Amino acid sequence: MSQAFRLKQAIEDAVIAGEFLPGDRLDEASLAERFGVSRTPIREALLQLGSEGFIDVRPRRGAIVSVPSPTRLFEMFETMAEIESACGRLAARRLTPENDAAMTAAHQACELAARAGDSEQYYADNRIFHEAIYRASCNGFLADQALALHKRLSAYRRIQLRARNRLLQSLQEHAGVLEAIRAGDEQLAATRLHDHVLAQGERFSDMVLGLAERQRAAAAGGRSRAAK
Amino acid sequence: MSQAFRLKQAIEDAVIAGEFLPGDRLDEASLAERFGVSRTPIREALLQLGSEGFIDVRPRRGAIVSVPSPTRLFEMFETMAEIESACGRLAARRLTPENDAAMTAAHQACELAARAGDSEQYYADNRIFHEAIYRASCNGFLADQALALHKRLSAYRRIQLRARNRLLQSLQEHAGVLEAIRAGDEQLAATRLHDHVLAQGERFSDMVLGLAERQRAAAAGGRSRAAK
DNA sequence: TAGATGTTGATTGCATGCTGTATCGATTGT
DNA sequence: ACAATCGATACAGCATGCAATCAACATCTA
Repeated sequence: MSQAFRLKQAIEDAVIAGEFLPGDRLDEASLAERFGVSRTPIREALLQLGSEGFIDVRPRRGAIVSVPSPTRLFEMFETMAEIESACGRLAARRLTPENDAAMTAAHQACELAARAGDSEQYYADNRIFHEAIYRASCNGFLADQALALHKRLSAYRRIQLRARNRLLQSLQEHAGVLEAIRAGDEQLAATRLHDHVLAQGERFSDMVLGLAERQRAAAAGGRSRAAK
Repeated sequence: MSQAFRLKQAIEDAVIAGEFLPGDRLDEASLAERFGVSRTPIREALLQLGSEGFIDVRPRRGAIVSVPSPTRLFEMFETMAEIESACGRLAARRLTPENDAAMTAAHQACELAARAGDSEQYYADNRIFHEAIYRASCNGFLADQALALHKRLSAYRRIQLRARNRLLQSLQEHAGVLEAIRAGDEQLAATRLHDHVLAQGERFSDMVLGLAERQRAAAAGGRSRAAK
């Protein structure tokens, strides 16, 4: 496989894993040194990630992990809610035993993580659960689109799942969604998924302003670190 | 603005304009010569278009304008239907006088083109009408996603609008959508847009097999042209 | 004659070097 | 003392060159 493709995955994974935070600078030279390749494949990887919205490539000014405005972030969550709700509706209509099994297994994994209060584990299993719903729509393209957006929002979802009671509430919402899909109730599945996702977005509206505040503080205090 | 960005737009426009058809090879050297630049910015443009799904970049085998399988194509239309329907629902909920005016103007332009039987003009005005609906959702991110997918499907929409009575039927469906949005009827707007888009997809199911047939024939007969 | 294998040609993938621009700091003038 | 302008440095953008790989064609064998 080509270097650029591997690097794209590696950088994307690093962003999803929280190694690079929104606002962090991604300069070509340091990444090239870190991965032991020249600047060219790094550039190609960065440009692709830019097209997918993970990072902002500002002409002549380098790439940074994208920092959507609060408004934009809410729009992204609202869009996620619409897409997930479409997945849920189709899943309810077309559920197969295999997809049912996959969703159930993922839900049980979430339950274990939630009871243990392990938010990192829940974060991972939550993604598997949602991906199972996407696949259950029996529309591979829609599932790909949903997963891409899910990844883009993962940095923000992670922060938000830190609150412990949110874990249990999220789990309960998952159960409701699963129940509706199993019952073949398209409308209910769509509504519950919509609310489940949008709840995150709304819970976020509060948090975002605080985060933006911290970002600005970090930017002011972190100049020396970046300059070093 | 950077060369790569301009080239990306230029190549994308050429694909949308039908200058490059699905399956056509896009080799770096000829594009570099055509645009008078080196291969590097061409490569960067192609990789970005690949990330956006316009073209397939097969490792070590060059890029071609993507040729989705009939199944994939139907999935794309179904996804488009879901996303447009979400736009319509939000537009009905949030309609402003400015957005109303934009949609109405676009609809009237469509009407002129349809009555004249000018399918190329209708193709252009149709896109403006749909884009007006996306913007009317008052969700910039959702609108961007919708427009990106609309562009990806434009090659197929164009073929299908060639049938003359389809123009008038499409126009009538537009009128119904607009009416529902104006009335603030979210459910009706969503349903009508969903059906409007999916009708294209279904009308396509027939056509796709024939197209695939022609593609194969062209590939067999066109080898010499490609080799020349 | 048909199939398989080796070789050649063409094209992609990556590295490196140079140029132009943006940012940061210093110096000068008000 | 503060602001503005000029210069230096560092980094992105692009071109070019080389190496690796894939595809096509020809040749050889069964």
